[in-house]
Amino acid sequence: MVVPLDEGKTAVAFTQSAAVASKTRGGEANRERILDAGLSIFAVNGFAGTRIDAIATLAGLSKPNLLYYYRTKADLYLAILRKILDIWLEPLKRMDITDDPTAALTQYITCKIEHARDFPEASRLFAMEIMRGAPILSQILASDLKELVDAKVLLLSTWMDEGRLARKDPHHLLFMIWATTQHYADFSAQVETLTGKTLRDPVFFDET
Amino acid sequence: MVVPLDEGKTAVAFTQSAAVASKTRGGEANRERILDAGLSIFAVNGFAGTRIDAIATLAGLSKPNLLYYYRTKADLYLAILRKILDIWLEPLKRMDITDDPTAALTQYITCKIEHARDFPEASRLFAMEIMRGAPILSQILASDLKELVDAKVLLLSTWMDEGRLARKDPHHLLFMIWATTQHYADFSAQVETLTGKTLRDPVFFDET
DNA sequence: TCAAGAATTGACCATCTGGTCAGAATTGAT
DNA sequence: ATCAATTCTGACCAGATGGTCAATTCTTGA
Repeated sequence: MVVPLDEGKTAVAFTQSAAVASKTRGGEANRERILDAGLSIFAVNGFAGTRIDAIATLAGLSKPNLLYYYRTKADLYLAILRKILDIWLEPLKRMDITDDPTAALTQYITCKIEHARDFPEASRLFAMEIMRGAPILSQILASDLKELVDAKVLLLSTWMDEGRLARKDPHHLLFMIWATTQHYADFSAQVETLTGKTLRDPVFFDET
Repeated sequence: MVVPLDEGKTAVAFTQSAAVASKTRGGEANRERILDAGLSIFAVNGFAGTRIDAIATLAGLSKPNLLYYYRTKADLYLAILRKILDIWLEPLKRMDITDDPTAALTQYITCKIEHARDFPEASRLFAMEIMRGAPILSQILASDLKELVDAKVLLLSTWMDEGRLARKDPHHLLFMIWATTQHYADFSAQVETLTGKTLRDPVFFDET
């Protein structure tokens, strides 16, 4: 009956495991595998369509064992979403007031697109969430990442105030970037011949 | 649900007689309501996440009664998807070899966008299907609408052969149009201030 | 070596949900 | 009115699924 260790908040470094965690080493490794397996399956079947059993199997664990790490299906889903958001938001931290708005956003979007290409599943899962009305997402944004997002939203607002960026709801701007990125991720294969032109759109959005 | 869905022409195939509609009139009306209710709920919760009971309630029927009209959940889902596709493909029928490729596609896309704005749910449901890998969709395309799609694909190919259109897999082209349209549908609200610029993209795709 | 906590599991359970069924209303034509 | 087809419903069921739990095995630190 030891209860679960509730997900470290900002565990961006999932690849850590240096010399630190010795006791929970096995556990941490399993958590990783569960997260990965969960992402793969959630991204295809959605939350409701996903059987917790399938994730366990893919991760090479038994269902009760998986539940040992994540108490509920929702918990797991939440953890996955949180991890993705964490990764996506990371490059956002680098944006500074001294930067050129257009350049900064372009770089962020570029970085974001690369992520989407490397981890299309994450991008897809996120898109699904947004499509559903993002109930879970808004919940996360309202808690953990509130500060970061708020800070960046403020930054965007400042730029807008200075007239260096078209006025627009900063939150929506972020959502649009994510959604658009997702769109390109899903169709990257088909758009191969247009790769050059694809880059036109980030610019298009920078104008916003 | 306000705007009329032209039932007349592309009338559902599963209904029998058209002349003696007096008897089944009540039934037809219910079918309509079920279809509408189903679209609303499926579009939000996806296939797996949707409870057949919820649809019945929204349609004002009992669950068994709904099952009376559509024997299974999958049947209902299929019917809805088929109806949407039917509507979407209708303007495609008007495309002719004598048309100017760019103009024709632009018009089709425009029409498509209007649909997406008027019925965002349909657009969303479709996007979900495509994201899942479109298992049901491909099934439909392989049967009912095969001829129509094939004909138009041939038309596109011809244009491509003549060099009047960039070479590309016609099927993918259609999918891209649908997906992109959906994207704009979902974010139409936020993009309001850019409405003018939005039209730039259809042109962008026409070049393809 | 050994106690203690961590990890893992098989057996179970409560619940939900798609779907069935027999029969009751309703409707339309004769 | 009456008969048959259509429409509708309450009760019910089988299977699946999220989640629990007691018990067992593995690790680790002393």
